[in-house]
Amino acid sequence: MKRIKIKELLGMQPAGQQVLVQGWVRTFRNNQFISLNDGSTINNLQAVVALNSYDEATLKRITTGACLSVQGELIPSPAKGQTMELKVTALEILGDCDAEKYPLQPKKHSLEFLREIAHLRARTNTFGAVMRVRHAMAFAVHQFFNERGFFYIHTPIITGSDAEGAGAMFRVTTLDINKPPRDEQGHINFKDDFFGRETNLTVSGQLEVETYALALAETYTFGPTFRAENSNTTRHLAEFWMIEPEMAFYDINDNMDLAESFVKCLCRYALDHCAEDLEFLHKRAQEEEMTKPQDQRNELGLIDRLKFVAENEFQRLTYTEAFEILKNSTPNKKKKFQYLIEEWGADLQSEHERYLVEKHFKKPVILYNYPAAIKAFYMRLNEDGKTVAAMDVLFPGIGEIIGGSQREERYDNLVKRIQDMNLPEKDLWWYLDLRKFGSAPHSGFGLGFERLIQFVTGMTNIRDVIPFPRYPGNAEF
RNA sequence: UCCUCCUUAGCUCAGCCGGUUAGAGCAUCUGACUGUUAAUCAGAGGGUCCUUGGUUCAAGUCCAAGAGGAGGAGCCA
Repeated sequence: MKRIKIKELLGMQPAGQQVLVQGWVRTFRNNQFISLNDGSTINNLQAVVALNSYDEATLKRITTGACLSVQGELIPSPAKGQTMELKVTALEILGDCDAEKYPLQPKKHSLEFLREIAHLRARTNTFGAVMRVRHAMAFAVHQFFNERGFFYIHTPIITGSDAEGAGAMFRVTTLDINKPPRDEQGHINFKDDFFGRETNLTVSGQLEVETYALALAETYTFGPTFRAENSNTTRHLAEFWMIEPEMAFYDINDNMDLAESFVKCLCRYALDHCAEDLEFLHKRAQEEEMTKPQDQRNELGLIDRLKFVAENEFQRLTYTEAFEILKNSTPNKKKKFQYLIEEWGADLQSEHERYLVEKHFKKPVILYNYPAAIKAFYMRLNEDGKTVAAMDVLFPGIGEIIGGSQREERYDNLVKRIQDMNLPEKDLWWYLDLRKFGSAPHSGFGLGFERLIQFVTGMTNIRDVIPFPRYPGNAEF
């Protein structure tokens, strides 16, 4: 008999049909009622074993976490709590689960504890829901770009370029770290290394995907990214996934339009395709909120926040306009900001971004035209000579979710920026070639996939939206 | 990396001014019950009080260092 998924089964009319389901026991009540979950949905199936139809020894093996294969009749449930149930006619225990040793109990666990057993936390309602949503979002990303004629470019994970300036990198080497080959000066000789040069894990696929944007026009990359920064926050990982579209013939405004419709589509997709999981996560977040003081609670629940983003225009303003608002804001005048706003040109701190998003506008904000001095070398210099066509999308709760810009397509300008910022010009020869041969105005942005998942699921710690989080001091599993 | 807080049973936590044998709920085990919904009821077992050192007649409790965790900041996505 062919196995049927519980998600599919729960959509059927129970009429005594024979079905086979396989999954893991969540609870076993009264020696009769098995609550079974197979991962296809947050909902469990109640499988009922008739009294005295199995010997004591078998019933004792039906414990929380055990894996079962059950066959039986799908019938309407005579009791409240579920519309249908499975009247078991055949039961096989595929995998025992010693209740005395199994760390997951039929009760609420802290996320910190579950992080220590990341190999088992997938079996909880919360992580099941989060990872199903994560899958749906990954799928929606590809669908969004595919529908708009974008090409998915697989940029390299091992890179010989260390010029992105996006952060500290992880070295990739096959040299013996205890006795690496050295030259006359005593420096490590990377000519003897696997690639014949220094290599690292990528911190961004942007520079590489730009080369394809200047050939296929609309492109994107979506893959793992690595930062060796010693960041210990709820918003940073050493290994994370990033979505980076890059488009020829897009200026900064086209770029902002794309970014806004992109995140709106993703929120809409989650609402349309993950309703049950979102409902669970919404309730979960609400319970968590109740433990916080009133003034720190969200005004909107999870689902309303997603609807709000999907349905409302983002607020767009320049750095200079934001600077004026912040300078004249109450917290700045009353010196409540830890970093006071005084001089034009200073980078905005997260307290400032939060004020704009959560207090002043109360909606997602896109800031653009930042001072050149605080932004990356590849961002396009504006006519004023002091700002660049950069843009950041700021979200409530998680801060910067998207960072992007129109790229500098003018060869001379780009070389000057590289020199001013003391970057290794010769390593960027291929990047400069793009401006030498058939350059084109183009733009792009990067979206941290886990930060998106945080927003969509309402999970507050980024370590709980990726199966096996990597962060300083932690690479178990 | 910096600041603040935390570390006691499998989990979540209490433990007062330093003073007998270390406390609860849940989980587990045993028994009862049997249409239950994180079942219920009765009972039982379960402790390197994070580690090391110090103060003291006496340390889970005070002090120092270290390890681990959380939140915030910086860096950023």
